[in-house]
Amino acid sequence: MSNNGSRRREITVADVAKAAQVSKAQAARALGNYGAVSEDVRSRVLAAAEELSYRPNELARSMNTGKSNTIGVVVGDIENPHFGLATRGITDTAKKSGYNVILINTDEELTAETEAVQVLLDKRVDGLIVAPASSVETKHLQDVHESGRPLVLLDRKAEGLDVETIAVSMTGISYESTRYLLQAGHRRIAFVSTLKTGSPYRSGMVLDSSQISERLEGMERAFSEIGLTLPEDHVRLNAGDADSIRNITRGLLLMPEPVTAIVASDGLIALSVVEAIQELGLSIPEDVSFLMYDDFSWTRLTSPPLTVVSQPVYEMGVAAAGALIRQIEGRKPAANGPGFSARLIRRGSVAMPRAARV
Amino acid sequence: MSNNGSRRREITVADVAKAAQVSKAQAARALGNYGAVSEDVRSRVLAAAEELSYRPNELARSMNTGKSNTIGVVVGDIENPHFGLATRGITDTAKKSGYNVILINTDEELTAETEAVQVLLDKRVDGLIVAPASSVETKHLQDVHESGRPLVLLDRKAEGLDVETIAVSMTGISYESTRYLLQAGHRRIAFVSTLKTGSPYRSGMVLDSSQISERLEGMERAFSEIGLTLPEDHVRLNAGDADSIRNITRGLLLMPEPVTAIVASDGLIALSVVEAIQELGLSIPEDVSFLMYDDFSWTRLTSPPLTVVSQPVYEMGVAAAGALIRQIEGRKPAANGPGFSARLIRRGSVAMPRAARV
DNA sequence: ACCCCCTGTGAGTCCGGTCTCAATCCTAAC
DNA sequence: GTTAGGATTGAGACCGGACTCACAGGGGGT
Repeated sequence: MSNNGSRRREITVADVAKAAQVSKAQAARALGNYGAVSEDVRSRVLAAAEELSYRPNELARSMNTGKSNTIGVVVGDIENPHFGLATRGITDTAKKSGYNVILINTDEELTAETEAVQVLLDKRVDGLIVAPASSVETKHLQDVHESGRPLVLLDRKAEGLDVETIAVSMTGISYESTRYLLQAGHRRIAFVSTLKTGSPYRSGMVLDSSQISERLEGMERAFSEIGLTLPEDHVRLNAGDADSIRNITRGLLLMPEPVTAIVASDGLIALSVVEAIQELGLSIPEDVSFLMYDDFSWTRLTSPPLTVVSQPVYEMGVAAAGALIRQIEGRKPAANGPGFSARLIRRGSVAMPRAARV
Repeated sequence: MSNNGSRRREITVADVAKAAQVSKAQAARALGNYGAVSEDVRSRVLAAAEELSYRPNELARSMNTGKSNTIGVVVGDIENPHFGLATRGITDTAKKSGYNVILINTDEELTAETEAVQVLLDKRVDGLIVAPASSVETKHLQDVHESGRPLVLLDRKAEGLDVETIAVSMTGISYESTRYLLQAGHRRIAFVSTLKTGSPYRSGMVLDSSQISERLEGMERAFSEIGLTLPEDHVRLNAGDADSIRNITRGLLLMPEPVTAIVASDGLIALSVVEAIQELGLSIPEDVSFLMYDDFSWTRLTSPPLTVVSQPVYEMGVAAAGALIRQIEGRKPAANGPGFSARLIRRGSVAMPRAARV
């Protein structure tokens, strides 16, 4: 109760000034380390501040410097290790430069994202890092950009928005991994993603996610290269919760001409797909080959260990934060580095399909 | 370039007021929805605000309401799925009540934690949720508490700090799972944790983490109940990065009298332990039994699926945020619910030790 | 016709810092 | 002994809202 006395008011510069017997202006200067202050005054002020355990009110400071030293991060879902790791890269980098991070989840909902961006702007963050839910609906991001607030996109590009974007180009790696599957003898290859769409996949349809578009483009290229086409029916979007993923997986494996390989678009999907495969009593890779995006540690623990497309997620987080801070501080963007690229890591989950083995 | 004109200043109430031809006070009232405002004025102000796309400056608002609608969350590492999930619970709940979350990682470093708490206080967050790195060094938390800022601890208790704490009691579940291992015939059971200590484990030593203390207490109780003691050498703390965990695991399994079961303190450790076991060419559970804390999805995917202690992590995040917001809003703490408890989920990674099977 | 009270309204203060500006000091150079 | 010029210093404006206060109208009661 020593601190009581009916809700103690926070200590302000004025209090410190009074205690040090100087003007508020002088106290502020000594505390803020700017302007000219005599050694005598400085030490008295600092002593008083110490004594009163004064702490500046960052809100007030932000208000008239116009800098909040805070950046906003808007992602689909931190629970998803992909974003967890990226966020770690962002916060580590931000902290190094003295920035804090406000984190908002959108569940990949456009309205949530729009609102999140608005809230962050209202809080006067110095800049934003957004993993856009849609690469097509980008008006809210356009607004941010036009307002002059620094903005960096993560993971996905936004159509027609000339904003610094940290993402790996997916076309190449998707082409490469599809070719890998085709060469192993697979022809019926499925792709499963959570991406929400109004209708089932049609080749050439406009997709909300540049990542997914690119992956499909890569797959189609690999198919067409050997004179085949990727059956639209093998591309399954709208894979939502664990149950729906399970159903999709069963569907793919129980149809008249079952797929012989499944590509999972992210770690969360992978989990449910593999589980569903196991439930069906099928084994990887004898009965179905499997390939997934993102190289999480647990993929090395299954038997067989899973073949994955590894992305430098942490590093991308670092890069996004770095780029944003550079923008905020008005420095030139770094000489556009080599860009990030993904790698196919061949472990044990891809083999020849049964049929091909005779 | 339409937005140019040398860095456009943000629109303020004053601007809106001028456009609507009313006083700043009236505009503020109409916008803030307080006080008395005639219908005429209200509509003119709202129209002007819309026209200018006015957005209130939350910083300014916070400054004189004393509320920032922001809560600070301080965790060891969001990359760790345990915290990822808890954070999700927190942000979901916070959002529902109109709060935002500032997230800071500490890497379980006390100095980082102290600084994090300070920064958040400086930013005038309305309250804090902290997963304390130490249950013993709690001065900085004590300070927060005494300053009157709402504070809720997550996952770990803090000694002598009378603060609302959301954590599962570990003693019971640890006792239960140890007994399970003992009954299976194991006597040489190892416990591996990242907890940093100055010296190797000695029974009865004071540990920084209440979670770990409790778990060891439970283990020791189970041992003593059948007239045995838990060998201190089987408790391995300071398991840091993947390499060090690998070495520890090798050590435990290659010593003259190797352990027959290993308990991993969290998911990150589990990953490296299992990997090390596989590298040694040993199999679970034939050669070593394995048990871990936290029930992540991937634990069902390994062969055999892993036996785990499942904790309601997401729900605890929800509860922590709920409790904090209740404190912030000055409402009575919820009738202290049943508390959270962990469950032992027996899957396939525990079996009789080789010797006992003869 | 007079008074009271309630609704509307604008001027101005305050939150807690930063920063401008003019006044005061002090010291070295003339 | 002056004086120019830099170092110090305090008063006060300002950031952008929230909120207090005094005051103007207008309707109802008597």
